[in-house]
Amino acid sequence: MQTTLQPTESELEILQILWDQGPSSVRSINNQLNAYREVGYTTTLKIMQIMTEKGLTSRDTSARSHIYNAAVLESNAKNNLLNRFINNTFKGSASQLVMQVLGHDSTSIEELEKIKAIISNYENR
Amino acid sequence: MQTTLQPTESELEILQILWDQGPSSVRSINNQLNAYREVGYTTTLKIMQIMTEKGLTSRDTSARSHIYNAAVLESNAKNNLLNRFINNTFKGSASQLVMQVLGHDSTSIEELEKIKAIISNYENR
DNA sequence: TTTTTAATACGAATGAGTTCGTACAACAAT
DNA sequence: ATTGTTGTACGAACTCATTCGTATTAAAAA
Repeated sequence: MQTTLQPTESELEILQILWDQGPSSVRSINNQLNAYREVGYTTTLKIMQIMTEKGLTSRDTSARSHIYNAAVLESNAKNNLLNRFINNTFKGSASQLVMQVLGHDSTSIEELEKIKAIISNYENR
Repeated sequence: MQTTLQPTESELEILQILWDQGPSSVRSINNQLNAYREVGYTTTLKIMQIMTEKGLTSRDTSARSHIYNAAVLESNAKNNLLNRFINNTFKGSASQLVMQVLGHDSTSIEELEKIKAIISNYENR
């Protein structure tokens, strides 16, 4: 399980579904993607084949309809993406990122409450 | 000043230098980029020309060596990038992002201290 | 058995971003 | 005045991600 593998945007979309729902067929993934954006079946298939080549997913080919599963941990993949984002956008400073989140117009009151809860819980360890 | 303009990675690198240092020539930007990665002069020039077309930068062409400046606010640009990142990677949940930051291996103790300070300061408003 | 449906495999087109070579213009140095 | 240096403009190549058309195969339905 390579920790440096960086899924692309489309790949991440698919991984998220696999993380949430477990092993799935291409058909199932494609249906869920189409719930909020149009994408052709063979497009989804192709991306999932590439992901398997890269080691982002694994698959069971014993049945005619192949069943795919995530081959990377959600927390690992997201840590990698987060790391890159902090480096690119906030010069590597996580605190600057948090500051931006708190000053963020589109961060809702509910989200801010949750963040406060997370922090106070974090402090009391 | 379009708020939806999303700079690419290379563009953001250049914007960061402009935000930090103010109006600069291509030569100056290119030198600074080359301090940590190799990139040809005409490559930097080209990207800055594209950025000007897009409205990310403006330039003063009165002298032979053109002087470029950022045409978007740092906070605006970063808010947009942050927004997209939260949507792509954390299903739109800022609190999930913060949780990931706190659980992040490579987040240093110093950064965590800063974050705590930011939060307690934020709460006492 | 023949036809229709549904799946995989694969190649190729497209588009965005990046990179750089080359042409050309302005200025400086000799 | 000629040569070298430094700048801009621009086109083209290259990479990576995405998209989809087409061929082929397997299963199901008629």
